[in-house]
Amino acid sequence: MDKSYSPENFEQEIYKNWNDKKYFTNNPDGRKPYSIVMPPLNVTGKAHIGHALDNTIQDILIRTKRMQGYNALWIPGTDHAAIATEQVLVKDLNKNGLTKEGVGREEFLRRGWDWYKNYTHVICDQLKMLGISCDWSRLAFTMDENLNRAVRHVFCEYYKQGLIYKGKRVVNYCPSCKTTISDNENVHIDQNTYLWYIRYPFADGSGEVVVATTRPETLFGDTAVAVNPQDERFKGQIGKDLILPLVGKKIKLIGDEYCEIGFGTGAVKITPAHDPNDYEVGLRHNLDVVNCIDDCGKLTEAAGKFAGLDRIEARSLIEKALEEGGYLVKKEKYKNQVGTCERCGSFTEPKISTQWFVRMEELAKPAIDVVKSGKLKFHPKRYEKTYLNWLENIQDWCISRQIWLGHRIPVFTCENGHAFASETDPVECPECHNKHLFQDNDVLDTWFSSALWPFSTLGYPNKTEDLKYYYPTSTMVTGYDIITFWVSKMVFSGIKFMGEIPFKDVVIHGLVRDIKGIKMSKHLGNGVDPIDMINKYGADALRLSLVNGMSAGTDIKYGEEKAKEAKIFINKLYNASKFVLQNLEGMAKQDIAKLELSSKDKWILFELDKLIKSVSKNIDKYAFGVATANLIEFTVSKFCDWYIELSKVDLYGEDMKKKNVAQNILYYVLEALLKLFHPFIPFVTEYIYQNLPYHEETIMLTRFPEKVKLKNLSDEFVGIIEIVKAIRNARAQFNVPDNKRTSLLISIGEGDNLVKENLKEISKLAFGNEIKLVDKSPEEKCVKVIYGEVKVYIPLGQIVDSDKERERLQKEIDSICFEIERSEKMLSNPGFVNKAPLQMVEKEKAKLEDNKNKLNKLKKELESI
RNA sequence: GGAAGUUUAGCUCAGCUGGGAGAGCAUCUGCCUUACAAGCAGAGGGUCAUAGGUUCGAGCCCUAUAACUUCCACCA
Repeated sequence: MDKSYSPENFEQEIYKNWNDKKYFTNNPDGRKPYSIVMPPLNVTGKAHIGHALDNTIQDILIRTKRMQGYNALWIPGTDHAAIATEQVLVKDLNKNGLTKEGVGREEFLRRGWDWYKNYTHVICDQLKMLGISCDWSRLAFTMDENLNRAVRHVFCEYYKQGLIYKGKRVVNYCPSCKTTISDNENVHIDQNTYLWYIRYPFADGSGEVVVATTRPETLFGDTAVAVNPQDERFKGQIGKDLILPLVGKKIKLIGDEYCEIGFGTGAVKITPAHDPNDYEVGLRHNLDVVNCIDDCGKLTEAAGKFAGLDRIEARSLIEKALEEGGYLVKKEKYKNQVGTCERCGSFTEPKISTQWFVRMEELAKPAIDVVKSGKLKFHPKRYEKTYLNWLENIQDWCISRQIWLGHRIPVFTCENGHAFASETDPVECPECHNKHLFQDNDVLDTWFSSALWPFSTLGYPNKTEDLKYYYPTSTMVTGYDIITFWVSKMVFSGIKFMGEIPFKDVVIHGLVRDIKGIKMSKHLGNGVDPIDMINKYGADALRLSLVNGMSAGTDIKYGEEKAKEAKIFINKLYNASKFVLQNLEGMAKQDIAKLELSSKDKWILFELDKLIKSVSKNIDKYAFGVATANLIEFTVSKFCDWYIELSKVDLYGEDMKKKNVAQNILYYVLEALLKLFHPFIPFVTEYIYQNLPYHEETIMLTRFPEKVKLKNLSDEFVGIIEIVKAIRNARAQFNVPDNKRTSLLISIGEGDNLVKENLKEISKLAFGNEIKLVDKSPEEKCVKVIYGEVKVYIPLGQIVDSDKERERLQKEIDSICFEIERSEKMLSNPGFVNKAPLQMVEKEKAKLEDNKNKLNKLKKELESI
């Protein structure tokens, strides 16, 4: 082993070996399956720290299950991220003086493919650095041939069953990306703006109606003004004509419940083309739909002389014109929320357009039921609410996007106007056999293909062995931010097309934020690059730092410090391992059941057994942060601080038999510890494991520890630890430096074999240079340490100051008196004695007895000074 | 507007079905002890956000309040 822990020296090599030996690959067999499909990675750009977290969690699960004997399959995959990629491609074209329309659809798609081919490996290579053990031979892509088939099949099924329809809707439209975006991609942000009060005069000159709006530019699309029919103020005026300012045409004052009495001026301008509510109102009143904003966000001819201006920029001009025309009543500051495009940040426009929709009501129902009945579980459970709340208020899903990259909608229309969906490219119309067919121009929302991910990656629509064996998958790991986007869609799709939920457990983790709790973003430059962390501290350190102390579903504040800390811990584990390996010379490896164990051996095995159980339990509960905290605690505070130090007594002693026991126990504990740690920090554990004198081909495929198969384990050794601590404490209080060793004189109670057996151990850890059993208090000046029946005298000569010693004992007496008082108060409370569980009362009584004993001894000591 | 979460040591957070407040970092003291100074030993530091309630007993359960965070939502 290298002298110091240098992950850069072995991580890559180990990964290559794992991959070459195909340890990650699995196929159906007789074992129990455990499967995960990786949330598809965007091919655009590089891995960010969120990917690192998401994949570390999945890897921990897969590695654990693999070691527990499951047939563990983890399918990796990438997503075509259509809108983002299309943007990149278009920019690229523009740079070269080309346009998307110029090169044509076919050429554009070819370029898309090239792009995917060139860049897929970038993010995959980065994830490989993280050590994740997914089956790369199964790497899937949402636009693979088979996935395309799945998408078309599903689309056609929906179509046949009438679940897909084409309809007019007001949708969110991004004038910059030039496509429809879903509600989820439409991010509302706070905005400081104004409320413009505009006067709409009656055509007959009998007055006016004032409306307030935040979007004066939509005035050109107004086709009515609405008031509430119950509103007294407008009694008798409904039905009258108003003059639309700046335009001069007549629009009607209508009555509609949508308009709330008491809100604003009581009247609302109705712009059916640019507001979803207004559109609904328009339908009810049979209003015209006038588009005044075009696909580029510019005002149309409906805006007269303002045509061609950007909608936002036109505002001030419109305001001016209104003022000049005497239409502007006032303008006041106003705070509201406005939709922006998640990808490019520009203001989105509600826009009436023809789109494809999936009817959600029928699909959502079973997806709600499986969660309500507990068949599908979220961890932590509270995210079920997010999921249910969304599905219960579901709107039809707009699945068409006005871009080119992606799955083109497989609906064809012939010259005679017959529309039909087809799984394969058709040659003629099935109805009239017309051969001039035209395919719909739009492509599907990327989530349409992602929704099928858990089964499309396993071979659907073919009925494959993989599907039969691995579906439903076991666990889905993802962030809370895409529960509604994605998880819900996989669930209803799985139920609909596989007749079965796509996974049993959904593990939700939080977002990784910067150390101040602010969302990491390119814009702010506060992101932590996982690859940077790997290069500086190693992949294991990055993994451990992400998971350690993590609590389920909560955001993580992350800074470089954490990776540093994790590396320091791993260094500790590395050094401890080095110590064990350096001291194995002459070991006769034996079954630990055949060894004559000392109390310290039984103790460390007792602790190890506890550890094994808690780690397994916590991994099962997806409480990874607790599992690593337990592992680290055991390693540092039990194994290193105590057992390794204790083992030196036997390793460097004369008794060869004892030495052999120590070697065997060190070896046994280390091996188990490496295996328990492996899912979390795979590289360093493999590296150390390969340096063990007895090892298999890889730690990856060894059995995960289940328990220490020994009876008679006991933690009575804790008594010795307490004595050592008490001695150290007393020394520190007298300012005895650690490099000053002393003799230790111990008097013990009758039949106390534990102390008798561990004299050397006590001496070694409590800075003794000799240790003797005595039966009475020695003559010389001593510091006295009392623990139960055991009294330890530390002859410190001059250093011992009687006053100080008295003070020290008095302090101890005081704290014990306080305890006694507390116990007595509790026990004299009839409520406690009668109502608390018997166990509790007994425990308190025993404590009281014990403390009274201690008090007596301490008092005697105090008197004897 | 609706919903969820958070509030515990100077900082970052644990705290399982209610039964004497924990870790890491930071601080202070002492130690280069033959795995590790990226270390070891010891110490200090908390009205568990506030106010009520339930209980023999509350960091944990209930109610209200405050601050912060996030998600959802079409309010002119």
